[in-house]
Amino acid sequence: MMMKSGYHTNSTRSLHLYASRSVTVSSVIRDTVIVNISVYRFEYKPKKVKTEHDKKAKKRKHEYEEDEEDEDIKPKKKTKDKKGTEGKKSKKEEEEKWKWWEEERYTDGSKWRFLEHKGPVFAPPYEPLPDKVRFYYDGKPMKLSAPAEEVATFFAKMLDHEYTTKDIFRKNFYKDWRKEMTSEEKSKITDLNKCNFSDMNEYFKAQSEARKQMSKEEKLKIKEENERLLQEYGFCIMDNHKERIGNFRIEPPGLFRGRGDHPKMGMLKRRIRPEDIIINCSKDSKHPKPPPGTKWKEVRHDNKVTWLASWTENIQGSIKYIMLNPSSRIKGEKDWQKYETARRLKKCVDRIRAQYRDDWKSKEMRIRQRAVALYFIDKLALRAGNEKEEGETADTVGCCSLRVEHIKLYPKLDDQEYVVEFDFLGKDSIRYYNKIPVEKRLGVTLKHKTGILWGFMRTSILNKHLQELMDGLTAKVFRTYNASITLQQQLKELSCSDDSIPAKVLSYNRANRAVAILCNHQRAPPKTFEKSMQNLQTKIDEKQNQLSAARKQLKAAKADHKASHDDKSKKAVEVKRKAVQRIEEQLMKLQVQATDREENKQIALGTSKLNYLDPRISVAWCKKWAVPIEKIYNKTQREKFAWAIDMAEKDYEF
DNA sequence: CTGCTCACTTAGGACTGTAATT
DNA sequence: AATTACAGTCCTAAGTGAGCAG
Repeated sequence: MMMKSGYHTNSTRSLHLYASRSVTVSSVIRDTVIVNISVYRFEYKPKKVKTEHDKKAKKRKHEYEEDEEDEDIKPKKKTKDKKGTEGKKSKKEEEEKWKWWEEERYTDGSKWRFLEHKGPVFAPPYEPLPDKVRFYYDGKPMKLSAPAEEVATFFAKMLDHEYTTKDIFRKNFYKDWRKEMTSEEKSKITDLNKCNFSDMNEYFKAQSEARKQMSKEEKLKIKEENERLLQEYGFCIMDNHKERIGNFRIEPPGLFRGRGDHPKMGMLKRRIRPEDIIINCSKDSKHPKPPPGTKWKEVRHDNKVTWLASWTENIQGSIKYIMLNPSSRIKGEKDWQKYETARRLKKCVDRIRAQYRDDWKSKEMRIRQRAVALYFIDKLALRAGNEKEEGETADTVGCCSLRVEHIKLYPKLDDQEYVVEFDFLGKDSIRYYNKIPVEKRLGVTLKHKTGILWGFMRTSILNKHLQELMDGLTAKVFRTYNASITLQQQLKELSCSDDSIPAKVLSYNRANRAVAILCNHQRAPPKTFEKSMQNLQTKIDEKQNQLSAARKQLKAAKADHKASHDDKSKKAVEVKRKAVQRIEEQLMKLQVQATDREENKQIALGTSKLNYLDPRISVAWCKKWAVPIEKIYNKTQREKFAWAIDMAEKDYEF
């Protein structure tokens, strides 16, 4: 049960960790993916018509029902819980057990028939600072007007962050801050460098300290208040079912901090008022009430969308939404559908791969470029790379927006011919660095490029082409497909039946890790990483000492037994042997833990687990190897993947 | 086409509560 | 009892891609 050296075999990616948050991923041989004919136990049936299932729903208004013909066709009625004794089950419990995946879906593009909710929870109003907390301008205390003071506090709270020293941040903040000042303040305050927020900063630090020091009762009270808020605003009724809302709190005002080198960092994110909010609910529901003395911007009844409320944010001018939790039917169906699309890609990926390889030779430049882009998306799991407005966001790219400076072609590197080196910032300004050897044919194609990388490539062009290759195929489907298929392959390769449960879980994590590396899901090494690694090492050392001590004792006992040959000494040998074995096991467990943690230093597993890996693969693996599902998914994840946990058997194949 | 709006998924990091440790 | 470490949750930014008007 030693860790399999197989993790770094040539069938997986080898991984080198470098400083400065970049992970080098070297060559993957995934070109020979075998497409099996899989058994689809649960075929996705997008053609079925969703109908109202519950009598109660019928009693509700029938506004959208003209387009429903066959109300009574439903394969499975709601699974009745065990009758009799449990008849009095609470509503809540009943809801938790609702198996939406056994019901029909809407096919007319509508997302719901009935939607009722209480609207969002607004950020608490601004509380002016006590008079003793001073702001100083040019060394002199100055009382600010409430609006100017509020914005100043946003800055004061961030004083410890490095970005308050950044030019762009300061410039943006100062510009927006001035807008909140009275004319008097404007004329007085003319230089941000003369502003002293440190007293305010101290005050907030003291406040958060005080919060930590609160008594049990006080903390409990806050907890109860939060719970009450959750119960009141955190749920909605959608088509007869109580569903959890994902984000029912409106984002509070503050200073915008984009990721990476963002041109808008430091700008004021303004406070959202009821007048900014559009409410979406069904006509026949009890409409949410705006806070006393206020109005909603609009109340609409659009059942072609899934959101409950929306507002326009002032930094990018984009729309933000309040939507349901991932455990909800509406999110779950979509998620399930996503994996079914990826499974359809599995069936025709060979054909598509053959075609794009062929297209590398095309006389037409646009065909060649398209084919190369698609190859990168497929092989490297790059994102599509939509165009973005310059100066509005950080300069990041994906496949189609890659520029010449992001790749380098080495006709010969070390002992390999045609190596392409990628180095660019992707989503969230996470660096992607990778070198791959490419086939000669492709190397030659790339070699002829000068200046602009793609010229004609656009995600829209690529996606249009993909649509023709397979219904529902877009660039991101490749990421989903490659992630899931990689997990499945890795699990097959790494799992070993006589491994202990922890060793199996390590194998799972390694399979998960292979995917995270493929998708370039990185994280900042935890602040306490070095220290916690050291602590673990200390434990290992101690265990090792224990072990050698135990071994010595065993040896002594053996010698003793050899000399005396009596029963008593024989027993002693057995006892010592057991002890050695136990310590060996403990040591192994610690070592496994250390390996897992070290390998995970800059890799984030969560993102792929949550968004790219067909949960049925994991569920099936757990069943096959008798690993409790709790070892793989925490409570939230089990809620999100309830459909998969319920339907996947141990022989499920992606 | 092209640009723009809208809806929705995907993403990393901050925050928090709790369990483990001292 | 206090402190620390870590997992889980929350937060919201940053993507993808469809659809529409011109």
